Amino acid sequence: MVQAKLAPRPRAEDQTRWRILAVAAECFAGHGYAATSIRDIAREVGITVGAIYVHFPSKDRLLVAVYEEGVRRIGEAVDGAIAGIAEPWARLAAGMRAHLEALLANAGFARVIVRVIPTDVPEAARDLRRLRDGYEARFEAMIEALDLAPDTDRTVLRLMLLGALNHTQTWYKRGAGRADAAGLARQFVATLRHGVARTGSSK
Amino acid sequence: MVQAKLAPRPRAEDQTRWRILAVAAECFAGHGYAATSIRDIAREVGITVGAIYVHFPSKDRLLVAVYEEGVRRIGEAVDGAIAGIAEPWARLAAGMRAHLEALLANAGFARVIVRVIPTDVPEAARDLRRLRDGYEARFEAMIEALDLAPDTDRTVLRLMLLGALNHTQTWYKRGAGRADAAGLARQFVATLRHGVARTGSSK
DNA sequence: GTCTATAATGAACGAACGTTCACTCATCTC
DNA sequence: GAGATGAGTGAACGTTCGTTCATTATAGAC
Repeated sequence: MVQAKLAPRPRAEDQTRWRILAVAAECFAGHGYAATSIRDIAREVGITVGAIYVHFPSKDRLLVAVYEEGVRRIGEAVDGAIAGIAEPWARLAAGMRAHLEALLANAGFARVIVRVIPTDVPEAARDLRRLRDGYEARFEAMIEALDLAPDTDRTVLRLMLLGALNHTQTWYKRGAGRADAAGLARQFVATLRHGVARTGSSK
Repeated sequence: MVQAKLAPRPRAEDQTRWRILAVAAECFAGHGYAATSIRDIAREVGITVGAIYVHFPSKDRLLVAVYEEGVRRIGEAVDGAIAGIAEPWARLAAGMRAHLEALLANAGFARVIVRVIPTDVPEAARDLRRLRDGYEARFEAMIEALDLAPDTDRTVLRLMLLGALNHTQTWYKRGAGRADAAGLARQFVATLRHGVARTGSSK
């Protein structure tokens, strides 16, 4: 059928859509894509499986929608954190801190980006890759602005940095006496910048 | 199709068991635990599903067996690489290089340890956690021996290091013009040791 | 008061899942 | 040869998977 020429928006009742997205984000981030079933999500939301297909055409499109929202949220968090900071190292530190805070705040939308690898879902791999790259480009730019030793491979540095950041999800336990997101970001950036060797040790 | 029936088999070989383990390692490392079915493994090995249950009582015990072999292999690789090296930083560099080489050589046994998170499989989480910790203790010891700046949190350093190492599996493409495992390990350890900031920049 | 469009249900579809089991077959022991 | 052993088969088990669909409920538009 042809789309209604004048589609009135009587009730912005896509509240259900948002609840599905939020629950799906938690499930995908918590147990992975393959281990999460449509029925798991429906049960958690409190609707039937059919209702999910009213809002999303398939499981992998639902994942892409979750990914999009996750990238949007963490991207905005990082953008907001680095806005107005000019000094390159301070910018990077602020960006890393915002990334860590989003990840460790246990928000499914952020964690799903780290947890679900694009190649896990072949039907959606292209979209997931594009979304990930779009987000990570921020760190590429932040690293580009740094004044580095001449022989530094910036690509390796970026991947090393993201690896350290995203690995936190595997081991970090909130309130476990460890440093918080801000403290972690501070130590990460200090390490990358100056190293951890005792000053004066042989080069 | 069928093996030579007349060929004498003097010893009941557990060759099949090893083939199952190897194929399972590749599958679990490539697509994850939940996305790999017993039938996938059986098809790849060239046997029936029932034959797998002759050698392993369940899917999660098969995973544990793969994990054990993976930890044994990468552990021996690291032990061999650092044997005879006394200087702490050189030891760490050698260990990181061996870890990376095992990971990037595309060996399923090594990759599965990084890919499959213990909490993914509740029935086996305890065993997987124990095996992982046993392996990672090597890096804990190597880091303990380093002469570091007084305010350095060694735990955070270890997790940062492992994050950088294991994240390579996500992005590294063999022969893609990028540095090889040895080159990556060299840059990783140089970064951790002295940082990447241009010498003389403000502290 | 109809008409239309959409949200949601509940049951069903075929396929795939992990697991079990009676059975065949080759080998080894006596 | 008789019996035991253990690897491997092939079919089936009950369950869960992603997805579909006819139907009902609701609410603005005419």
